Amino acid sequence: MANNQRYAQVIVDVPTMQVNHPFDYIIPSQWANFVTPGMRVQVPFGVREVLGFVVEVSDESNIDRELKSISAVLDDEPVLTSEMLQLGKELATQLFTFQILCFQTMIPNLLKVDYTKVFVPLPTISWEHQQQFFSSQKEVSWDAANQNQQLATLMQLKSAGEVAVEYRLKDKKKIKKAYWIQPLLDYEELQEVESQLRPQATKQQDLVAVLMDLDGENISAKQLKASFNLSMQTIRSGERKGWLTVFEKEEKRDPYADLVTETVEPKTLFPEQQQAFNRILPDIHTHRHEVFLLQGVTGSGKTEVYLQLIQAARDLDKTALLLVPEIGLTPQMVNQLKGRFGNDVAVLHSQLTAGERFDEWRKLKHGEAHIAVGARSSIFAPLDNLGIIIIDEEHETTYKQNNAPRYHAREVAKWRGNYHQCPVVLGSATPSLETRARAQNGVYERLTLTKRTNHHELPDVQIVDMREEFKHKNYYQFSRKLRDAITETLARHEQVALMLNRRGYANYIQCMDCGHVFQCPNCDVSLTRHNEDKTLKCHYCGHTEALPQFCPECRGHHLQSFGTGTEKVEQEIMELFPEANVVRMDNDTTRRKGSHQKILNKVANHEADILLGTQMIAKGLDFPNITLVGIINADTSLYLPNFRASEQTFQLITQMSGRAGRGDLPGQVFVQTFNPEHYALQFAKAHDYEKFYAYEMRYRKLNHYSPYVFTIRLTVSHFDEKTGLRTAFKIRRLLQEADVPQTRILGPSQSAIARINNQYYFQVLYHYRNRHAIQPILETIKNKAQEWDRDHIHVMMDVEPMSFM
DNA sequence: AGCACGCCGACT
DNA sequence: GTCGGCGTGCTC
Repeated sequence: MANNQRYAQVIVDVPTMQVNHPFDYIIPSQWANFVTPGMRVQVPFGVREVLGFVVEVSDESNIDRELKSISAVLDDEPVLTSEMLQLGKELATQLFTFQILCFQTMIPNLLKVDYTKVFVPLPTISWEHQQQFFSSQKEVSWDAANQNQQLATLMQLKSAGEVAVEYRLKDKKKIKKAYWIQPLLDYEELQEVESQLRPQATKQQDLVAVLMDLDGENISAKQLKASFNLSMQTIRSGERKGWLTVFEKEEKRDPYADLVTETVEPKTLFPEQQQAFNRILPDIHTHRHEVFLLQGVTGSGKTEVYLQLIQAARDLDKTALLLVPEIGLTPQMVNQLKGRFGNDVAVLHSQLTAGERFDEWRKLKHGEAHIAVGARSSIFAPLDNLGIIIIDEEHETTYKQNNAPRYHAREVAKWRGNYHQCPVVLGSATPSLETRARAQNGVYERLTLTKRTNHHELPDVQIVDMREEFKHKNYYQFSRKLRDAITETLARHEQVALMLNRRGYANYIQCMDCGHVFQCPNCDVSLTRHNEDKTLKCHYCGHTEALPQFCPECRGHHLQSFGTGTEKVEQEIMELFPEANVVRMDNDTTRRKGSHQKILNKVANHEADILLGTQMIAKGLDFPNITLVGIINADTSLYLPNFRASEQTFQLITQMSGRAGRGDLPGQVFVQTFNPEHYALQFAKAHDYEKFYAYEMRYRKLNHYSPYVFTIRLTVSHFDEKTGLRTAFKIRRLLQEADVPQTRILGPSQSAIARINNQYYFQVLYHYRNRHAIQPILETIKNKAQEWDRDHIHVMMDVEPMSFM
């Protein structure tokens, strides 16, 4: 073999255990010096063609067989850096998933490919068949053949050797192009042209006038059309007459082009902020990786610290990465960043279109922007030379992805911080117990902000015992105290935010004659009543049916609704406070793009007096005129089947309380509950995170939960209940036989919702202390799972799960 | 994941 | 005798 032959090691786009390793390919000589690690390539794999990521190139191959060649190179530059290649490999191991899934997660969706199959004629094809299938086209797509009932015939022709199947993959990547105009004539020439135009040719006169104005500068056709009311036709005719040329120019979509921000100068830091800043700053200068917990009460000015740290990194020409829970909900954060750093900021979040996301990503990749801000997946932002990574609201569960690869952005942040040797800042008013405990042990350094920058007290939190309301025959969702408070607040022309953790109108409906409860046919849950569109909906699989008029079992007409959702509370508000304007914000009212902003604008402009919503309203809202916050039912999050239920309830109440009294007006908070004595509520009332932390840690220690032990959740699902359970027991036995010291096996147990979409779910929890000790047995199980998969038995492995549903 | 290869039941 | 069912194993 020629000794100048180059080889590529490629991870192929086939998410399965057996091929979760690099495959060797010959790099055709014309690309030998061009193909580099991180590029996407098309490679033959078996009989088909698939996408692959080059992870390495070399001068030799250890494969003892004839190698195939790369069929196409899809990129002119790597889409993944060597950092990402390394990270992807490690993540796959740690999370028990496939490298290809990790790589796919790191790049924008537009860089994924579509697969198609086509039939093409071979020279041997008969004249009749050529006419029948290929007279008007060079090829027939598989899908079209399938729809036209031609598939069987074409497959026969394939075996007869008359046609072949070709595998194609199509890049979804689309670079947006725009038309631009370049004037060709100078001022005198234009004057000449103008004098010879017919008086009726008004559009052309306009065009010439604009060209004179431009003084030789280029202008985009879009601007020309918009500002001077000229059509493309006029422009084209100008081109024909030789006044100008039209050319295409690559354009990056800018989703925030219309955003008007005032330039905001850095604020003077308060002593506590300055102290925290001073502690972190040297690490940026000296390339030191350290993790900081910035624990600051709501309103203590964490954001200003972030902004100045980012500035410090930029001053050293380093880049910065800021993660926020869900950016669509925190326009304030984007405004502040754009206000301070302008176009140096790229924003990445789920509400952007695929094209917009791709372009924001490219700005970072090409160094046109150096600051990335975004939700979870932005932790993979293509930034080099990172100077600082900040995770705001680090306790948020949205940082954990709940489908494969089930990574936690906080852990990825630490990995990248170590890679770049830069500080990582975890900010929160209510840190996760894991983070707070690590700060206790000295693994992280804890910095505290105890004072609010507006010097106001934290709002007064009252806990209302709803059992008393029941005793006094008050069957409304509003306690008398909360009702009075709302009345008074509205009278003062201030605003109210109410949170209820369940959408829809009623939780379930039951026939009062025979007791029948309307349930989802696919899942083991009751259907939720939605009055708005007069339906019953399953919130798990999406099943929808019309609101029934009578009971299907006994034909009875006495159907009663139980439980409360946002729709019902909205109705009660209209009944109790008829003069108030209500806006509702939940999954049902925010589904359309931009509807978030619309609702929030209504609140900001005081077109709404009461904002009612699910927990999505707890995050990041900053409306100075909201002085009253009500949590309608704090219990819904308290008794979830999750050992973090108390922690999450405490965080939610604290966060929601923080929405009250952001401005100069004092705030008050009402928490309605049937468990007024619960410690999570009591500590939230007292605004005492530290006491809650100490108390909760004792509970976790006693019950052997995180952060004292680590957890892996193994979930088995199958359409047959018995098979699912049997497999779950097999997993238990495998874990038992491995007999790793300092581990504990819980289950199998039925998942909180036993059946979703006709699949039965069982889970085994594996608690452990030593990560390396458990790796082999879990690898074994992963391989077994591959075999079980053939029988449609699915096994999910979730490292440090946040949800147990 | 796909796809081919290969070994057993009901049909021209 | 063959067509086609889907169990098994492989893909550089």
